[in-house]
Amino acid sequence: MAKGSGLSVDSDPIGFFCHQPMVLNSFPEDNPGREPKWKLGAMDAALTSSAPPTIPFNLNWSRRQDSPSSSDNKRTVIDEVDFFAEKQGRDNKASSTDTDRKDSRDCPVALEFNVNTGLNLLTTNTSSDQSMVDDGLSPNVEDKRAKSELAVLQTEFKRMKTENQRLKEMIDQVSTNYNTLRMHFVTLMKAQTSKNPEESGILVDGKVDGKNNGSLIVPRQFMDLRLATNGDANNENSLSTLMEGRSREWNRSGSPGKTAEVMASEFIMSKSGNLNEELAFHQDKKEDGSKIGRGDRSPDQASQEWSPPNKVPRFNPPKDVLHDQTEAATMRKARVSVRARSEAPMITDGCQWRKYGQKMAKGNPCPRAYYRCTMANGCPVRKQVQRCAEDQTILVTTYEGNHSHPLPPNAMAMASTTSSAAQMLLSGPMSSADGIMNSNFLTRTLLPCSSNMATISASAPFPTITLDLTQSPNPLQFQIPFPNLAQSISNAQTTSLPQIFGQALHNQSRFSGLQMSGQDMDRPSQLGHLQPHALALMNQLGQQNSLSDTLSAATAAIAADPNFTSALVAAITSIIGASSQTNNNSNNNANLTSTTSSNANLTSPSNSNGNNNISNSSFQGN
DNA sequence: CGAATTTGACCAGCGC
DNA sequence: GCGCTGGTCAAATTCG
Repeated sequence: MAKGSGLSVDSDPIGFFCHQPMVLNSFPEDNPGREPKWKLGAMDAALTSSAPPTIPFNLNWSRRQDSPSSSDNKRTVIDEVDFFAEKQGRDNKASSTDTDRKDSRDCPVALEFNVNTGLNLLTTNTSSDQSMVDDGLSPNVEDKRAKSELAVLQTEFKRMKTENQRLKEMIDQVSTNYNTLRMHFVTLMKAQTSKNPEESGILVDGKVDGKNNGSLIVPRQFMDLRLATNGDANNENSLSTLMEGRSREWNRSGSPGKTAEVMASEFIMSKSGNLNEELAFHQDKKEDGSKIGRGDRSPDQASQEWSPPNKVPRFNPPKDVLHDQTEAATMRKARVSVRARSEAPMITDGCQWRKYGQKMAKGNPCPRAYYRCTMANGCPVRKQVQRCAEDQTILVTTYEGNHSHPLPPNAMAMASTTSSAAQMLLSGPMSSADGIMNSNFLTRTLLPCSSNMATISASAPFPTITLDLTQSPNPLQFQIPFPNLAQSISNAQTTSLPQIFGQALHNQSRFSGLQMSGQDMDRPSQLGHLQPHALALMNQLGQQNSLSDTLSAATAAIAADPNFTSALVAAITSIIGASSQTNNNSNNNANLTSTTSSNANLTSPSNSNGNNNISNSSFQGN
């Protein structure tokens, strides 16, 4: 077995957490500098070695079990941690010592030892192996001991097999329960929405549980503009239904690209028929549509390119369409801000951008650059890039809009991340069978433990969610909360990797913080972790949207950092090395190293038309 | 020479 | 009404 091989994440979610220790020194050829230890008691001998604890891992266990005397057995496992040292100590007096058992217990991955990973733990002391060892014992004695050992190991194998089966059943059971609970939740959410839509808004006047410490206010209009502007329940339902269906479709197809904005756009087009796409995208800045265009461009031009809001051709759409436009406008205005450390002038997100402006922004000595997507004619997506005033190593990239064209794979990560975040931000009371995040639910569930990892700004003119990839010691390491994972495994008895990973990422990204921008945005996290019950609930309810969000964020992070693999390995190593510790351990800041061909000059202020009063940046969401 | 960037100017929204 | 600010345009400039 080559180094690095092992259970795949897909095939064994639980075993995934044993990956790191499994891959090292499993076989003699992987460890040429060490003395072969495949004589009797090899496992115990290995345990006493100074080498870091390793877990033998062999996908060919069945073959070896079937033909224990085959030549394959030359690949005898050595340097093993004896998972069942205690038990084996009882069964085989000749093996474990107290020290061995202690080592085994102290192994950081001891928790996972309870999981039957299907590992081949056999040392398979076969005659062929024994023949290689001259330990001075007579062949008869040696043979007897080998047989005895073999019998013990076979018994152990049977026991493991049984346990494995039991765990499989557990997984099935939990999966079934999970699906049932999820469906129940969705049903309840639907019922609540249809019964009293007003109550399903995110917040009432932005206060939650009487707490208004300045970090919990979210103007309702951003989350649920529909409810404030229209009582057309049919349309609401239609839109929700449409989105719900589309969301289901996309979830099935695995395409995270479309978001609420696109859905709204399509919905509008489907309803109004003669309205072109920019009616959805090119909403006027004013909801009441009073603003008029500057008149310096022809309608044809405006119809082919992304036109600023004040150049939208004026229509006289039906009232319900106006409502939908309002909603679409709100969605278009949703912004997703990504904070990442980067020395490059612009993070690489896979899209092609053209700079169309640069300005000095208030409160920040660094200019703000404006880009528009040039991957397709008329793509409405804009982004702003600006360095953080407080820490100029931090690059703040704010995205607005959704791409109206197919994206290359390397652009999907960031695009899906931002669109998912925007979708979540704007999801409002919408519910779906797939568990699109309900902001109300999100807020009520997670508000008590907001974070600076992801923040939702409501003070800005546009709802903005900020994904902070700088606060985390290493955002790319995800800080998989192994204590939580351990708890998940031990409490829930079993769980799936997506859930675990989702929870881990959710812990990390925590789309739960509802903060006023300009107050806590730049503060280190003082808000603590998600409450376990909230996490558990989120996890149990299988908020796929959240999961997709977090996974998207992870994907984006991966895309942004070519050193992800090493970072992940480092993360797992650190986690394994630090048993049962909290998550807020020290880590190194991870730089989102990005390569870009852009030569956008962010250091030469130009076109300053505002004062540079040093105050808190009013940049959207920052 | 075409594409991309720079940069001064313009416009709208908003607060006072 | 005025000034400030964010956002955008488009001519000028630079780049490949």
